[in-house]
Parts: sequence; C-alpha cells; structure tokens
Amino acid sequence: MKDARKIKDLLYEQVARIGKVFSSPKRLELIELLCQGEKTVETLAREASISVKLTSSHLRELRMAQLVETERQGKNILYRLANRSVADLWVQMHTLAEDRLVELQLALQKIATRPDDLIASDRDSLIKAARKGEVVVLDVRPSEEYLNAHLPFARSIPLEELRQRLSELPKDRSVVAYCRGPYCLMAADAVALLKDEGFTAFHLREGVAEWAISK
Amino acid sequence: MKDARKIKDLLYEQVARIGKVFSSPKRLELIELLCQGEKTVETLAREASISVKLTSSHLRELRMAQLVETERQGKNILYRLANRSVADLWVQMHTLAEDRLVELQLALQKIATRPDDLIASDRDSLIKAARKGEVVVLDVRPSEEYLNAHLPFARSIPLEELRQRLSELPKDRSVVAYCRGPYCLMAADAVALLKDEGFTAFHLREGVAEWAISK
DNA sequence: TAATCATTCCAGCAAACACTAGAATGATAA
DNA sequence: TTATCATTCTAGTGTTTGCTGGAATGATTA
Repeated sequence: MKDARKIKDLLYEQVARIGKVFSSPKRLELIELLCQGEKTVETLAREASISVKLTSSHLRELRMAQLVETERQGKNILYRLANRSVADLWVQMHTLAEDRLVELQLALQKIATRPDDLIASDRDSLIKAARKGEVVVLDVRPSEEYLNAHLPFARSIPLEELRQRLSELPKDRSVVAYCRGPYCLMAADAVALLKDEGFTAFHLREGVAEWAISK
Repeated sequence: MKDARKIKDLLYEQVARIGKVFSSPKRLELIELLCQGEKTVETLAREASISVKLTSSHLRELRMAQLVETERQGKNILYRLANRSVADLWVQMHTLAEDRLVELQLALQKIATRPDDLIASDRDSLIKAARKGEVVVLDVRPSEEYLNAHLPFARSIPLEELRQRLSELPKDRSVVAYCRGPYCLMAADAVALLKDEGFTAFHLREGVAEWAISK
C-alpha cells in the first residue's frame, strides 16, 4: 500500500517535469520560436529579448526534459525541438488557454488593430483561393523560417523588407498575412502597413504549427 | 517597441497559467481522477491520499485557471473538468512524457508484474474481438466511473469485488483488464489476481481518456 | 439546533524558481 | 593566438510554491 503511493508519486512527478517546462512564460516564448525552426542561442536570446545567459539556462531546462536537441554548427549551437509532439503540445496548450481564459482573449483582441482585419481560417477555402491566385498568402517571418516550413502557396516577404517590396504585391486582390502564431505581432504590423498603402489585407492568426495541427 | 514586449509577456504569462496547473504532481493526479468523471472533494482527497484542505487548495488552482467547474449537490460539491480538451491535454502531456523521459519508461515497466501481461492496444481488433465475445474487456474501476464512461463492450467488476465475483468470468477466454490509465495500479492488481486463479488475463494500459484520443 | 462538507484566513517552514552579475571554462574558427 | 559562441559556477535577491496546523466561516441537511 505504501509502496503503491510511492510509485504513483514517482510517475506523476515525471510527467510534472514536462508541465514545469511549460509553466514559465519565457520558456513558452522560446518554444514558440523553436516551432519556427532550429535556431542558435544568440538568435533565440535576441528574438525573445533576454540575455544569452538566461536563454542558456532556460534551454537547459528544455534539454533536461528532453524536449529539445542540440547540434554544433561551427561556432554556434543549434537548438531544435526534439519532436513534432512538442510543438503539438504547445499549440494544444495555448489553444486551451485561449478557450478558457478571458484575460487572454481580451489581450489578444488588442493585437489586431481592428477585429475585422482578422480572417476566419477556413483552411480548405483559403488553400483553394490561394491555389487559384485569388488571394496572396504572405509569410512575413524572417526568410529562414519560411524556408524551414510555410503554408501552401505562401510567398515570403519578411516584415523588415515589406516596405521596400510593396510593388511585388497586387492591389486588385486580397493579401492574407501570417507570422509565427497568435502571439506574434508581425502579421498585425504587416496588415497595418499594407492597409495604409492602399492594399486589401487580412490577418491570419494561425502560424505554421497551428496550421499543421488543425483538423 | 517596449509596448510590444509588454503585451507579449502578458500573453505568454496567461498561457503559463495553464502550464503551472500541470506542473504539480498532485494536481496531475487530481486531473486524472477527474478524467474518470465528476467527484466530490472528499472522494478526490481520499483517492489521491491527501488532506481535504490540500485538495481544496489544489482544486482552487484548477478553478482559477478555469479548468474545472463545480456544482453543489446537497452537502457535497461536485468537481468536473470544464472541457474535453482538458482531459486531452493531460493525455497528450503524459504521452509526450512517456515518449521522452527514460526515467518514466523505467518506472512504468515496474508496474506490470510481467511485461508480457501488457496487451498492445490495437484498437480495432480489440473491439472486434470483444464484440464477438472472444475476449472479455473488464473495467475494474469503481462502478460510478464505469457508469460515467467505459470502453465499448466492457463489463464492470470493481477491483474490490473481483475476488468475490470471479465466477462471472470465463476461463476459456482471455480477460483484458483496464483501469484509469497507465498510472493506475488497479488493472495490474486485477491481472495478477486473475492469473493466480487460473484465468488468462492481460493488462490494457489505456484508460477511457487515452482511448478517446487515440487515432 | 447540531452535524456534515468545504472553503478560507492566519501563520509558518523549507524548497524551488526567475533573474542578475561577475568570472572562469571549453570548443571552434580565423 | 585571439575572438566568438555558449555553458557553467558562484553568489545574491526577491518571489512563489507545496505543505502543515489551528481556527473561523458558510452552506446545506437532518
């Protein structure tokens, strides 16, 4: 009887190790970044706006829970998610959070400059329209992330280059911009810029990881 | 720019609220229990072997993250998961843990008295065999949990009553026992008892929640 | 009214955690 | 060798957490 208690505690403790990794905001941000593809510590630190040392220690937690893998490439060390299911768990967790937490829903509403900028993601019809060329699906993430994975029929113009490359986009058709996911501000910025310049632009909340999981 | 940081931090902080709930072993145990159906605080405390007061405070965390709902029923208060996706997240998290953490794999191996007691869950063929009556699928959880939900064609004999009710089971066919899930010891105990008594018995690792999610 | 179920508040304790800073270490490339 | 990328150690700080115990409170039933 006492033994049964002990072994049960041990089991739940192990699962809780995974939960602990997902209980820190900064680690979640790193996970989301790693969902976009492998990255060096420096890149992760810069994109998450934290020190390299702190990044390193958060990555250590991820490593100890076996959720990431590393690979040396020259002077740099590349981190990547160990598994598709790590990204899936992140998506499922933030989806549940969005479903349950009113505070999160409110905060998310502030991101889209206007609610009508948001496009309801009807996966099939968006693909169909993109295939026919009726809309332009625009990936505004850094180009390495686009190269790693992107939505079907998407074109890449990183947010930084968008202003200079406006001429590549059509004014007679809709542009649907997306970025890393619902917590990334790049697509919203892109849509604001595009609308300013007279384009018809919409904001797709989903990123590649969310898209991959949606049924 | 500074604003973008702040709003991002806010978003990840909200998701981390969910992660925090899943980062305590005792809370995970409570979640697993709640996956079996609604329960009173007293029941949860007894089944998780912790004090009512501690149970109450863990349930408070679950409530504040909007992951459970409560309903007064007479003198008791019933807790239930707010949503199917809470159970799904628990299953997905412990599945990932089992996939990544060697320590967990080792600990799980100790549960099954013998590894060959475990049956590989080939969902379709098990259902087919159960429908034909070639095997008896046996639910050894308390009967309220069976009544709340159970596997197709499963019969209910709670572990506590099993010894007295052995005559209800056939000796010429296999018995496949299951309980709450991989971290529950009841099915393993049942299999050990049945084999002792000359039955052909196997242990199905999955519980109802795992079964519901498996593709 | 008294008994039961559950929550809450108080206080306290030990442990863990997030973050920062300084200094040392190791591995690699030029 | 020197510079770069990354980790590690030490050390400190302030916060949060899990758990315990005692006492009070509320809601419901009998």
